[in-house]
Amino acid sequence: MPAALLTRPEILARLMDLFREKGFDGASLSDISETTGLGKSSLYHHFPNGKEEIARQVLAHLEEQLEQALFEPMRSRGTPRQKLDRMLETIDRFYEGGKKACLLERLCASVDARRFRRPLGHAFNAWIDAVETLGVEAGLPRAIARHRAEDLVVRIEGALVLCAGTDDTGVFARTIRDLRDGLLAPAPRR
Amino acid sequence: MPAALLTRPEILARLMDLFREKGFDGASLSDISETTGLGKSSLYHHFPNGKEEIARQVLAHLEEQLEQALFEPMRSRGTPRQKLDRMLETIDRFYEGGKKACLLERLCASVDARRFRRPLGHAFNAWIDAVETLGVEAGLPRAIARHRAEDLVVRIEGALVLCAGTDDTGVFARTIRDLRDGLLAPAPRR
DNA sequence: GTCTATAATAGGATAGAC
DNA sequence: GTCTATCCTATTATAGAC
Repeated sequence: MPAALLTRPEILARLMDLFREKGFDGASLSDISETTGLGKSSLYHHFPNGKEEIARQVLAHLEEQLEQALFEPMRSRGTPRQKLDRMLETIDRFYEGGKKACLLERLCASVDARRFRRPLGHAFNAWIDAVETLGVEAGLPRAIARHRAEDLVVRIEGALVLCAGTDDTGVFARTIRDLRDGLLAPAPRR
Repeated sequence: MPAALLTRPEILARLMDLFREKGFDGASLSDISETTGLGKSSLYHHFPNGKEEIARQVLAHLEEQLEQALFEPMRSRGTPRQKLDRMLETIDRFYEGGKKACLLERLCASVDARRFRRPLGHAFNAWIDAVETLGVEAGLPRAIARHRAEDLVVRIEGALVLCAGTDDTGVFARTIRDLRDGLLAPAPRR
């Protein structure tokens, strides 16, 4: 039974969930067909280059979401402290406290990761840039803000790996807490 | 041409390389056959349950290696500082400065990760335990040592993900440096 | 313990009707 | 735009000879 027709954003959202759950290599066209309610031929109508193009579009969709849900709020009103808290809450919700994987990481871990390297690098950098801006706004020297921003992304990704490997979401919660406490701390005197 | 016969440790080492490069889902039996020089039937002779058992044995082999190369030196002579430096050098070499992936992470990212969860959790915990012990030895309260040990593993794994995604090994180098400077720092007064 | 051969299935992708 | 039917290849796995 063909599911009620889905809008494009709904389709992309389901595909993102699928890739986050099964990874790129692990998600088959049959899975994709089932998740979206589209037959394989329909899939090739929407995504002429097959699975790789599907992943690319899902990745592009994620970047839009990041922009809306993560980066845009960083440019709105509020103290850096408030913005950081909001960002971490958004991240916590997005990963469901460490229970759901990161699409970027799942694509990094695919056999054809090299094919996605450009968009992956772009997405990671956009994220780091946004956090760096926040740090600068809070008065940190740019170099330190950059370094801490990179470290934030490193730790989120690492915590997700450990959550998956140990089945303990405590790691993620502790990591978020540490980041909340550490990111905007005054720069050490030199 | 059947390659010169390989010893069991050599076979496992090659398989580990293969899984680190292609992941569990991405490494096919053909890849495995080629890497080891063993025909498919021979593979099933050595690993009666196929691919899953291969991965399990590679994982067990890694745990042995960790014990020898990482944990055992932690119990030998030397100041905590020296031991930490040695551990980080070993890690840096093992991951080739961020260019090679982590087997644990690749298995976490496989479709059947749940099947490996027990050994994966065990391996991660052994690693964290070893670092925790080092911190305690350096005079840190156990809770803080544990927390920092967990954080070390989180950051190594996260840095490897970012290295793969951004093609920038600088992240890994910076992370190692931060860990070297931070792990044994005196506990903050409360 | 290794090989050749082959089974059985699932994979990605396409043709062409509607 | 979606469907059914199909293609070709790669996949995991096994049988049986040596």
